[in-house]
Amino acid sequence: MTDRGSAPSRFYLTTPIYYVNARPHLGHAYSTIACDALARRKRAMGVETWFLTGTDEHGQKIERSAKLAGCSPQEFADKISGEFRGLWDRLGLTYDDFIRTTEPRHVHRVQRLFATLRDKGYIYKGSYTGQYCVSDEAYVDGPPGAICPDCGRATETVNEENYFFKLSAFERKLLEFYDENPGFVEPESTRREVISFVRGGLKDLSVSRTTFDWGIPVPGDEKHVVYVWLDALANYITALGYGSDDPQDQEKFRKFWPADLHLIGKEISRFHCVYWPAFLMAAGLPLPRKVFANGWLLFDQGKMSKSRGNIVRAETVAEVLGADALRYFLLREIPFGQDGNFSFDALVQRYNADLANGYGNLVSRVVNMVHKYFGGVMPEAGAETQAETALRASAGRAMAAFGPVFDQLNFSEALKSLWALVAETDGYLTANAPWKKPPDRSEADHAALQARVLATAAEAIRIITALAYPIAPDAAAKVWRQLGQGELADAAKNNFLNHLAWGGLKPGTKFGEPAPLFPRAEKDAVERMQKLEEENQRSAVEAASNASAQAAMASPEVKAPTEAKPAQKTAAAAEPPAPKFAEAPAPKAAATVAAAEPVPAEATAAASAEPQYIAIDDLAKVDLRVAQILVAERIPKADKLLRLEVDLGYEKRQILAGIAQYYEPEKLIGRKIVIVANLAPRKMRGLESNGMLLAASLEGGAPVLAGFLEEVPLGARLK
RNA sequence: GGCGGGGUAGCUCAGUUGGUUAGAGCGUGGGAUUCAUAACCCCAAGGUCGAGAGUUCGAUUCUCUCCCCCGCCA
Repeated sequence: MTDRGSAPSRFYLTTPIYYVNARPHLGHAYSTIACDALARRKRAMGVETWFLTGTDEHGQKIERSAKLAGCSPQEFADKISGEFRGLWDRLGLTYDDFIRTTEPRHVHRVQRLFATLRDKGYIYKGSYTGQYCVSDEAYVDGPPGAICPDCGRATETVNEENYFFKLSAFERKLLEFYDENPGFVEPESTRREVISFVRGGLKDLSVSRTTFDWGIPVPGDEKHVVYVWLDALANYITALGYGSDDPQDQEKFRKFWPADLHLIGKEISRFHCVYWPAFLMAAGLPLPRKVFANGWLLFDQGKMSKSRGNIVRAETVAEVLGADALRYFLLREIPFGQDGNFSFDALVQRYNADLANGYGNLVSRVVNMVHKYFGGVMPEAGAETQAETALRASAGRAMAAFGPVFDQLNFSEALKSLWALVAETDGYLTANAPWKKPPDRSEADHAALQARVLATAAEAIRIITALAYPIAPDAAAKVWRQLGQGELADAAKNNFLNHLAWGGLKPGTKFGEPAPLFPRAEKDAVERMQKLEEENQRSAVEAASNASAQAAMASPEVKAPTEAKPAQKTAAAAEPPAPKFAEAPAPKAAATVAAAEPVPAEATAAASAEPQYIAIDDLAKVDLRVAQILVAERIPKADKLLRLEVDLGYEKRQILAGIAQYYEPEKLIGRKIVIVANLAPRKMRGLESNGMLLAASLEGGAPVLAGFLEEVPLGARLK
């Protein structure tokens, strides 16, 4: 295995490439910001760093979304990819390269990778018949008509001639690799899951598709396109130059591969920790040093995702509180690797406590006093007392501890301990009170104290600022100027973090003007952010009614928030199964039967923009479920309402129904009915109704409850 | 259903190789103060450490059972 050796002089890190089916939101920003912080620190330490991000743009889902939006897949991808890139630029993220899987450089190099794997005998041709979920681009086990277990949508029957990757050949090698490289997958919980998955047995993996065109053609057999995950994962090497004939590209690839860190979301760990290493092993390439699976950003109890409709945009936070505030919050509040809650309240609270009242105020009071008492010139500290020795020692400990903890991606812990130094410096100032001269202290003594205390505090601030730079680069740059240190960007280029030591702030340095870093957020900050999000949603809805390209991208996908098991996988996280045969089969005639079900009418229906139609997405917003009545009883003083308790299989709930005049409660118990499971809760007669049952409404007659002739499981969704 | 992770103050979390009064930050209440962004500093209140049983002189920490949440797989 080729290896760059252990020299830490280079660092290659990547974010996932984001699927252009959704607009960028805070969840995407989270992982990209984490990488940016890491990249900034590495660079400021003189490590030659390559930070890659990009967009994943192929697949049937994009093809269909584009059709729905009335544009070509390329136009569709261009637009969304541009939004990602634009957001990263607005947030000031310092990626070195932004790869798009539709770029020629990527396409050619993926083809070369595919050909290599085929030439080495790891890809063979077979066929697959079975169910396919278009939404997830995944094969699904089950009979024709089976429901996709991930998204609950109907699957289509396909019979495809496919290329298969011999994943089964790597089971043992992968397990050995995990064993020998315990740091390969982190955190530990993800590592365990990955190992247990591989131990469960690996089946060969379908790595081509013939049912749609929007992908990279398989070299030499162009009616196939390369499976989106093989396509997508390869970005980590194609972006560097793998498969290029250009010597410069080849040099870059040699220089930076293998990656030091793939930062991913935990829902795609299988692809990065199983398939990707297997592909690389098959291709004879070295494996990345670490895959770190980050947790989810939860908002309103659920993973932030387009399909759940609980998105917060990074722009909103950046606009109201600034990009640094967003960066600091995400990296400080949430232990990296775990799921974390995002809320505007928590954001504003932490912003005020840590950034405004803490760091910002500390800088302000010290810089102001240096101006007030020393004309803005850094004083000479003079001889240390115990207090200075203690603070200097704390700063030394902070400098020593911060790096290792940060490099383990334990950002929250690193920041927590750094902010302890902020608090200590604040306490030091207060204890020594350079603004107050006791009557029994001589003028000379007081002047000496002022000089000593302010010089010491200013130096502590310089250390804190340098360490905080990767997380709050804008604020750090401002403080750098206020401390008379010039441009922080220049310092970063000169590896200033490598030379960080107490005493760098020299006496006589002319300070800059004090200026607020993090103005305190007033109570209306939360409302402002909420309002921005509401406005954004409203404009998305308006756009949707125009059936424009905008609409297709912004409209919520499906899934109701009350769904029993919210789909947690991203669209791109789905997986094709192994072929349904033991050995490589005799190639059947490539009887590529199209979907047994007709192609859903969504594309045509929505594109035609007939006002009397609704799009299938609109229908899908209604979560219809089979439920069984457990309890039915009259409500005192309500002659029309019955109180029902129904079992949805995954939960029980109370529903009020206006059928008391037509049904005897006791006769309803045990009946299976259909309810709207995601109707907003509503109180009637002091009781909350969580849903609505469906019944045929007859003019002037009794309603008739909807039911089934066949047996149906509780909770089954009607579509 | 199998496997894994988790349930500790109002919130976010740390911790206990079993041992006197279980910690931090934020939030809350009080005090002090005015250099500073009504910030800083000090003090206080607040937890039957998910439930039950067992082992032990002693369990929040070990064992078992159960409940709840989450994930992976089927």
